[in-house]
Amino acid sequence: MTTTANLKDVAKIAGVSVSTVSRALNGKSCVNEETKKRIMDAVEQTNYRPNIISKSLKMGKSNTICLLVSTIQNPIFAEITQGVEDTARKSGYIVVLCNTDEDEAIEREYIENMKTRWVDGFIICSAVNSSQYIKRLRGEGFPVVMVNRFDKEDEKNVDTVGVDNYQAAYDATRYLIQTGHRRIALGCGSEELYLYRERYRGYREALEDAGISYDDGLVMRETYSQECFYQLTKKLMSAGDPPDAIFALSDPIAFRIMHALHDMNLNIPNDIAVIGFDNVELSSMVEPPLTTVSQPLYDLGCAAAKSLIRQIQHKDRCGELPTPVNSVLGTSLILRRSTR
Amino acid sequence: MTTTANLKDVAKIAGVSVSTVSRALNGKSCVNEETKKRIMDAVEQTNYRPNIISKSLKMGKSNTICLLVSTIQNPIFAEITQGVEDTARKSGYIVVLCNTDEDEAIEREYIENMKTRWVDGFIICSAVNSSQYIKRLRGEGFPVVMVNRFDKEDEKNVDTVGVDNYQAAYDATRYLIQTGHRRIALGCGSEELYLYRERYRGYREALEDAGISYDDGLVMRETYSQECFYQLTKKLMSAGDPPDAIFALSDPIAFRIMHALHDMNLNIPNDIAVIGFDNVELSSMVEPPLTTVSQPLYDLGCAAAKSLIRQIQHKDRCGELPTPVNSVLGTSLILRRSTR
DNA sequence: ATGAAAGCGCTAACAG
DNA sequence: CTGTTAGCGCTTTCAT
Repeated sequence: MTTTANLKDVAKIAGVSVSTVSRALNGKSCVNEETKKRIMDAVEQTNYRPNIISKSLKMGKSNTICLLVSTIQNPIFAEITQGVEDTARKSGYIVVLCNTDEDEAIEREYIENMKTRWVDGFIICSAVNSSQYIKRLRGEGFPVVMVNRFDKEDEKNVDTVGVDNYQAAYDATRYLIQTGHRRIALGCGSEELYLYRERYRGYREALEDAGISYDDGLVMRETYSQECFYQLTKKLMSAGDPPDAIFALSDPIAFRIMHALHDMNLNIPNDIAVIGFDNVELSSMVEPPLTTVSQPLYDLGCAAAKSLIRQIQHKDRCGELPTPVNSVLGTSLILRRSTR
Repeated sequence: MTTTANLKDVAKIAGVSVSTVSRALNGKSCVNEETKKRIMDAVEQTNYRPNIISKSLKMGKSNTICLLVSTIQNPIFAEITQGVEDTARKSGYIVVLCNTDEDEAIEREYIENMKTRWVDGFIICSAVNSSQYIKRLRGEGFPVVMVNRFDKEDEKNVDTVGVDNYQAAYDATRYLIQTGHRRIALGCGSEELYLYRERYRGYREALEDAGISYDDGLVMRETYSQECFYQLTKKLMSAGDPPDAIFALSDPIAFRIMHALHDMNLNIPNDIAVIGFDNVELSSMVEPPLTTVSQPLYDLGCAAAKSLIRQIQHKDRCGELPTPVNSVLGTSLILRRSTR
């Protein structure tokens, strides 16, 4: 490797001291225009690039943020990630991607590892049962923001960015009721997650407010992987008194349900309506295009990054973290052909 | 921030010197079992964690690799990324994710930035016209591996991991011909990319070998974004003498084409067959499930990471990069209901 | 087996 | 405006 030039090399060539070069390059304090030019020439000549590692060591700051997702293959996290990364890049931060695969052990291992690398903060949308752990992380002085996946109590402890899952699910369910559906099934995500419990609650309350009695037999719960929604749907649809609509609590769940429905030769929306949640890119392209609750995923990512950077800057200035802020972004129901 | 303990703190408590602590922790040279125990106690007591930044500075090695993709929202890159990350994590590396958005300027900015952070190597699957640039990157001593997106000439210069795009496309086209199709349209990706040129060539040669004359009017080329395949398909299908099959050179392209076909009330595969390329997760779930060329995307990612780590280790040992290796992984045609 | 000391490349007082 | 100096936390000769 052609060993890269350092400040000392530049200083020697420019005939000044390293500190002058450092000052000239960082532009904090003033440097004579004349010498500055000589320095710039030397920089050019040596093809000097600052060594960020040593800078990080000196400054106690790495301009790096850590993003934890359960899996980047889930388009929901991919879109959030894009928002995080765009925003981070524009502010001079790079992002380390950590897939935890829903595994608490991997999540913790990653966090511990990243702590030793002096990352400036964490954006977490992988947490399953980590409230206490993450609270402690902030207690150690690390800026943290949780996106989408967080419990009610996390809102007191750290920055959060999300949507009103209860209201969005309530509205989606009410829409189905208003368009004449009475037996509305639910494709329910893991109830370990607060966000799914909230959506579930929205569904139940919309039913109740419309005077429709809740039927637990209409609720499909994934047991192992999402793959089983295919089976669950087939079973539900072939039992007596099948539903006339299904509310899937995420688009990926909706895709699996639609797959089963197609395989049973059922027509969507004539035999059964389907509504999703997320509005990932593909939901407009499947057949029929999916009616779904639109979450501003990219914007959630941007908001999370901004939130984190705000905390980092506050900490740089004041030495301590600002009080937590909880952001709630808006959702909307996108009507397409999977409902009538 | 509760200021973290360092080697010196541990040394003081254990009543030894920093170098002894360092040795005890790294286990390279021998340390008395007795003192080692005292040190471990002190580590426990102070909750010591090594500072990787300073270690990186000292060692000239950051245990970090840089992954460049055009956009993580493309499921193809998401799956490759998962493979890269899993493999990297298991070997103690972390990965910095860089979305270049097909923008050469961003790509270069990222690479220059990452060079200053002493990343140990680059995995690149974003490159459009960067052969010379990337060759130089390796020339500067950086381990590089290109995945999927690379030119023929790159194979001489850097490690590559990919599939035999020509043969896979040839086989897919031949399959369509063998099942009775004669007017086979093409949904062609950007011809700036070698991989698409290769697939295109496979299509043409399969046609030629079957005695079917090539018709340029059957080739849909995206002009700006992939979105326009929707329009292109509608136009092609409503013109005189429409095709009886379409070979989409990527699954995302296939999804857009199928969307248009559905909107025209055409039945797949009865009115027209569709075949894709990639076998992303969703291709089995769309309606009808998509016949497609399966690329081992996750494995490509794993192979790329292994290839890079091999280079890094070789360089650590011998001081220079090993000669480039070009890996070709196998593909297979997955038959589903979008073809007869 | 252990300690002292040099130094990775950079920034930031402190003097001048 | 500029140079000297002291580290950031760690590894690694070189002595002992």
